Amino acid sequence: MLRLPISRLLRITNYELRIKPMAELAKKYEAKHVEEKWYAQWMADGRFHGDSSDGGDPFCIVIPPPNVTGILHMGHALNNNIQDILVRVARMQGKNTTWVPGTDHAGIATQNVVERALKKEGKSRDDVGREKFIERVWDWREEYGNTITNQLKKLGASCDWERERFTMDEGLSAAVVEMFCRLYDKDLIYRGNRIINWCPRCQTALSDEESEHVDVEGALYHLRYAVKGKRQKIVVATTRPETMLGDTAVAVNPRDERYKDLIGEMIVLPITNREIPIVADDYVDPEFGTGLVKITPAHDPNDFEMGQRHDLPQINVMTDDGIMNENAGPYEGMDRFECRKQLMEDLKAGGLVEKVEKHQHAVGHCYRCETVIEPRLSPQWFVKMKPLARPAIDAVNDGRVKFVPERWSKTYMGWMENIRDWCISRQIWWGHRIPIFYCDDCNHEWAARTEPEKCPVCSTGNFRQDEDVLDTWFSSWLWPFSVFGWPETSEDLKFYYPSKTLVTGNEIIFFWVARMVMSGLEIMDEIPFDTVYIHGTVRDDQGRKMSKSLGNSIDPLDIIEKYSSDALRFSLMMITATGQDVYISDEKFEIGRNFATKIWNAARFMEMHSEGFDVRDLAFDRSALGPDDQHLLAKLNEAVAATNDSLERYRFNDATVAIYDFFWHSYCDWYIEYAKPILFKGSPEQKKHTLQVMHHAFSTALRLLHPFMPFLTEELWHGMGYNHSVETIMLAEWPEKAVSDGIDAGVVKYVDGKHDLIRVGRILRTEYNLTNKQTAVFNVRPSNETYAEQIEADKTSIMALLKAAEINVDVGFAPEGAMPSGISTLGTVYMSIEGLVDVDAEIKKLSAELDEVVGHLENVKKKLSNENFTSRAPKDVVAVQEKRQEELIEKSEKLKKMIDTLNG
RNA sequence: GGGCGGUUAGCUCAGUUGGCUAGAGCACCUGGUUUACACCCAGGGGGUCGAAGGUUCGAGUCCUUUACCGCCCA
Repeated sequence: MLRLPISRLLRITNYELRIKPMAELAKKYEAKHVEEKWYAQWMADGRFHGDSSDGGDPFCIVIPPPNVTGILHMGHALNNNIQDILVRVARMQGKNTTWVPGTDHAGIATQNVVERALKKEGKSRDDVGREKFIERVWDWREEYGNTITNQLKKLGASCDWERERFTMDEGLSAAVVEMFCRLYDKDLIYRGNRIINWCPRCQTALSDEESEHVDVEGALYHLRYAVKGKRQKIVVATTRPETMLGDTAVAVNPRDERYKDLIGEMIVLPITNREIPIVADDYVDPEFGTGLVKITPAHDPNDFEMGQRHDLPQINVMTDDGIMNENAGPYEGMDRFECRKQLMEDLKAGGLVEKVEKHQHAVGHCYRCETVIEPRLSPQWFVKMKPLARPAIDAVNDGRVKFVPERWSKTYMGWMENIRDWCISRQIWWGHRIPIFYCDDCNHEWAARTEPEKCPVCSTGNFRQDEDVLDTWFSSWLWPFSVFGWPETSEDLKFYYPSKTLVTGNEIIFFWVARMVMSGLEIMDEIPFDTVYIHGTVRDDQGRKMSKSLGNSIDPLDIIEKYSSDALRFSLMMITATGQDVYISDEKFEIGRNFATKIWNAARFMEMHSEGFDVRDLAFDRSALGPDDQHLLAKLNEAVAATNDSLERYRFNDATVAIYDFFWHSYCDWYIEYAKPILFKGSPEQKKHTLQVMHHAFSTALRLLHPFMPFLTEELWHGMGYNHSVETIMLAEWPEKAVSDGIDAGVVKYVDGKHDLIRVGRILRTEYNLTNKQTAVFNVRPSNETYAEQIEADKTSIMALLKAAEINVDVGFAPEGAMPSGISTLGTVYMSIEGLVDVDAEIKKLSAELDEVVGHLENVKKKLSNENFTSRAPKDVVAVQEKRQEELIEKSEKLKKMIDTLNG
């Protein structure tokens, strides 16, 4: 029974394996108390920890480390909920499981937070200095850095907290340095003076991925430049006129007939009066603007490349904080947008503006502070990506790494195949400092894994370390192996790497997922995970992304407070279709809360009837299963199969629906109602048998539900006394196999029909406004003898569910006079009532039903008389239609007869 | 400009390889205080599946075109 590693077994036996009597369940489920209690208990018992020394089948997930500055939002809730489900299922399946948690130092974001705090004290980071500033950041982390991990605990995340890591901790920092040095030694890291995305507010370079393009309603400025030595003026179009101060050429397409003669001429720039050439370059699109473009090699990536081709000078016109510099002449000291305004006014005054058009274009914004990015020339460190990308492309192409949903592999491929070098240096202080050293005596530059004592070339101590730090993602991309101690080798690393599934949102496929595949293959020579599950984005109920500025975010902690963590988890899973964005509003979490209450009450019901019942003995006689027992167990089997199948395909919503339907409808609506007469008035033997079936089904379904609602299920596992065999439901056996012994498909089908018959009877009651207290007499005319026997044997049960005083079963039943009636799959149901039958209403109802049946029948007949259909459609499809035709004919004839009888 | 996703009941969404009489939750309407549950029970109304073509015996489900919404990349 216990298929567990020994060390965990020992932890279990630390408990007294005493048999607890069924605890008395409170009238109302107190989620808050229960959830706190169980999380603390699980932690105290070390339930979340996995260790390689226990051996077995490894199952590892690494968390996408949230920013230390972060607070839990719905996206995190969704993301971690999914991971927790996967991990909890694996754990119940007996796998050796670890879910490694941790946080990300989030360089720019965290630095911004601390800078803001300093600002309140009236200080800047320069005032305190680098060393003190970094101390401040660590202090900040000490104080607030656990916020988000504590919040994850409220969610019920079964993270292996003993393994918690931080991307700036010692081990991971060593991994970062090692990685840098290896790539540097392989010439895959280089320093280059190139156009990068510069954030003037954060005052640092950013990678291409960190520059978010936003469509902006801007303008296309048409400027007149004078051709030297001629009266002619040419017109160039630009979206950033202020960069003209740094223009070093004007370009035309060589095939553009209009400007053929101009190539080689010189232009005199307005304001600065610099002279620059007109060059020909294929890059220029003759259709754009006037077909003449200004070239500013220091402020635009395309211009930069053209500049290289034509050997043009590069003039940077701005300072680090986006202020015009000495190259901007009269505009020196002006903010870049201020300059744009003033410059345009000046040009207008000089008659140098042809026109200004409205123009929509994409403008890069800093992903941390939303400031407009300034593309600019700057010396930075880069990783050469093409060599790393090749194996990562293969890994997805040959299926070693699979995306779910599959379409995301296209996104991944598109990026990989057009990959550009990664700018990894950042001009901030909080992060891993670049391990490059420069000798001031001999100018030697080298990478070092540990703090050097002297220059390896000239042996002097006169050297300094590069001032920059690395992009935060340079530590994140090592996460799947660095968390296990790499570059040290460890048993855990060998055992748990590669991890199983990476669960994340689509927005970090480039930032993180793609880069992890590259680093994993480069360093470990193996993929870091075999499946990437991409979930949707959480939005508000109007489809807007949740954000603080919109004020539309729903705080998961509020939801937990209001509805419980289980409710949050279950609801979220039930409304989230695989890979689809999810729209939420407060009310949606009622689903989970109501479901939890429903289960709680079902448990209370069982408890009330279980006095003297021993839950250790659930070995009921499978040869003695009644129709309803068989039906319930068949439904349970279906739920088990559906849950397993859905989980395998990451269709969490399907899994929750299967479990929900089983509990609510099969178990509560039908079986409990069926069981009531037995439990209230049955013999001790009948009672025992029924309770055995109930507890068997309930405890199985509870286990299926556990990954989705961990707290409630644990509470009931104990409350119902199921912990006699396995102390915690977390380690109870995961239901995988359906047991069909003693279940007859024909009997199950009969019970489906019985439910239909009861439904028909209830409709009759409703139509004649019978109150619950009024009993009625029903006459059933079964469609065949088998049904007649089955119904006859099952009469008391049907009577109870129909609140019938009497049920007469008779294949030859014919009503004397008018009687309300309806047709079920088992046969026709008649209700005898005292007083007048509303004959007209009855005829109307039956006629409407007849119309419908005849309509369907015509459709079916049409199909079957179509030779193309009967000859081309698969046999079984035709057979279904033929059977349907029979049934519809039978039904329509019955209806006609019933109407005739009423017409008298 | 390229790519992807969405468009199905009043609302929010399911609908896997084309074969249903198109489903669920919420909302709505009608009944209901039997000892599990009103966070409940029983019943009911309500969509022809964005639009137009096409393939097919058969399309919400495949193809083409198109409209609108959203996202990603240029």
